[in-house]
Amino acid sequence: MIKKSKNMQAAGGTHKVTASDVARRAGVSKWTVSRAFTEGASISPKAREKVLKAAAELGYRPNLLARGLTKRQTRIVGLVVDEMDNPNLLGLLKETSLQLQRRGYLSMLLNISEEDREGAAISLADQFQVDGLIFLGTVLTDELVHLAQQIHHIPLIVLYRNSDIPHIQVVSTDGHLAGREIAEAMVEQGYQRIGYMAGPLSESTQLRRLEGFRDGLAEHGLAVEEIVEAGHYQRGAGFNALSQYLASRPANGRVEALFCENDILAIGALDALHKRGEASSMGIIGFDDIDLAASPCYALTTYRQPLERLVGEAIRRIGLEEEVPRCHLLPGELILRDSHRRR
Amino acid sequence: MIKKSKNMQAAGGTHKVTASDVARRAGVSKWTVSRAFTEGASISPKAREKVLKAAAELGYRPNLLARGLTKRQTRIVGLVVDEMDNPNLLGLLKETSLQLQRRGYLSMLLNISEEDREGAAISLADQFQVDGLIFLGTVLTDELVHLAQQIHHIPLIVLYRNSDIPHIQVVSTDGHLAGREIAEAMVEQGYQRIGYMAGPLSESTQLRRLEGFRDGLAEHGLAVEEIVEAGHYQRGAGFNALSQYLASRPANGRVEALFCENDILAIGALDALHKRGEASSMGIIGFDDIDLAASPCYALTTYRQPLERLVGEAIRRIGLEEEVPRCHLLPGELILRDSHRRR
DNA sequence: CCGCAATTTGCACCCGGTTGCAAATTGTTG
DNA sequence: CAACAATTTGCAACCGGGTGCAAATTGCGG
Repeated sequence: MIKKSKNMQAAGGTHKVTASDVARRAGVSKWTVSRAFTEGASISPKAREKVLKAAAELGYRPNLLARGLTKRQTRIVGLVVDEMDNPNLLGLLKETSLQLQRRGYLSMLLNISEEDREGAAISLADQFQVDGLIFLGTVLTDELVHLAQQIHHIPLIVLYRNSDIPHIQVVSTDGHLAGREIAEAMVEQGYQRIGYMAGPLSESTQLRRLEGFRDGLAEHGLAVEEIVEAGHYQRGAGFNALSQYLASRPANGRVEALFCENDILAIGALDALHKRGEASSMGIIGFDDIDLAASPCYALTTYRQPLERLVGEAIRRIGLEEEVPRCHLLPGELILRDSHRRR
Repeated sequence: MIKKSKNMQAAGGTHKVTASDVARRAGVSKWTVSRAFTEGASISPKAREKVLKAAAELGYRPNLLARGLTKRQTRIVGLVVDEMDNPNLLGLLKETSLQLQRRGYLSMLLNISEEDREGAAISLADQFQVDGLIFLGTVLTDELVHLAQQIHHIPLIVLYRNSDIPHIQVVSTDGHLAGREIAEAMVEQGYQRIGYMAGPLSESTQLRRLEGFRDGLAEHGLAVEEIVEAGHYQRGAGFNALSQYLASRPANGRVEALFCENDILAIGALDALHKRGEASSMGIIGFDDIDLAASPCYALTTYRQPLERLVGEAIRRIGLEEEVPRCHLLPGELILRDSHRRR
């Protein structure tokens, strides 16, 4: 198709086919070239065709930096990420980058972790005139919020989490509903003594789920009896936390079922039970439905968030002109496997 | 520190503090402002200080698009990724983006998967004048290579894989050595009948490992007796492939040990054994040492690649002027757990 | 065939920085 | 203090493409 690649080579090592080059070859002015590449610009079909042909022959591709400079929009979206230990994040990244590309956006990965306390990455992204920032399940620290406050001209969207910061939009799963459904599943198994395993900190996202969980249990006269704190969203953390819990209680002094804030913790918890040879002594439910949850080794009952729709909704808000509700909640789906069952 | 944020607001909704604004406030010309931000430019310390002060007060941050346009370098690196199902990729992404940021680079995520057959994403990245492309364990399809051929002016680096394409640099683990070490570990356990589980296609990266594995076995008069094909690098694929294998052979007609091309496959294989209640009937070794490999549920013996150093070496090649060897191989480390042992 | 409106096109200038060059300032030395 | 070298600084031009406006072209009814 692009058989004229010889031309491109001959033009000189550094490719620098500019709009003017195309214009010269097409016998028009460079402004006409610009119009040929602009959707809905006023240009005669004939001229456009000439330009497009010349462009193809020369292998012309517009310089996106220059375009971004004048148009004031780059079609780059910053994806802000922190804890890159959660395998669930990979699926999220994949879906987001894919949907972005599908709509002609490029994704810039911004890693907000330990060392980048001042949010240098986000600042850089802003200097690059990104068209929007999506926080992928990022924990919104105070510094982060403060930093974000200074960015007024582009949409800021938090995905997979809740937040009450005024000008930050939220697209997330309905945590309260999810918590209730999970409570229901446990009640159905006849558990009486029920616990909860928490991650790093009590954040509003998790609080809402926990609240829903409590409300669900309360409808049956039950309550959350124990909160096991894991500290981090890491398998090892879940493992340690539950191991310690098990070691410190007699078998009859423990909760019968445990709702873990996410699948990683849940799997850590199952590992802990497994190691003590008490794999079936406690009902476990996780959250996220990561790939591994389906492993027969775990058969983890969990709650799947509507990934695709969430991401779609988040992206929809990037180019948007009109006003939309600040917060968008979607229901998820309880995935029943074996780990929550009495065995 | 930035207490003059009121100014920024007052300056008008859309922040657009330009170099000229700073120049006016500092009482110099905009060119002096530019020099103040350029390392090693000829400017008097006094002037620089004035500019820096004015810049801080105004909250000035240079527009990176404009800078990129003239300097012909953006400090953006494209990270090309395909199969985003391999959890190992997350660690790779994390390490790479982190190290890039540490050196003042930004990462652009380029998802080369199903739909993006023509490599539109890579083309876009090129139009954005990225300073380099790093292929993170990407399978180099013909189209991809063809596309890459047209990009002559920036370094192209393949990480975690091998490749013989002339102007593509390679930074990878020494696969032959790894294969031999793994063979050694199996021989040590006294296995006689040994198999190999392959992923999607026989690529040079894997071939080199397999070759090393064969050579290692051959030193002890052994050979690879069976190749189980999984098709994809997915847990389910490994699970299915081994389930089918087990179902089609009598217990005494099977290999005693299996070297899997990666941990995901290995875990799928262990799942298959687990499901049939024959968890300890076959020695398994994986590759990559993903987090889950350490789970007591799997205790997978595996081979860890020197992630940090590999990434460091890859990045070093981005800004480099002088010529370096096209190919850089590093040794990894065999992680001995239980899954390869006779039990 | 003319007049007028609707397209189409060319042009100057802008986006926000950087670079080469020459003018202006500073410092040094005979 | 003049003469000359070393810095510093201002300026014009440019990176590559987009926008507003006016000129040029086209189409159409009278």
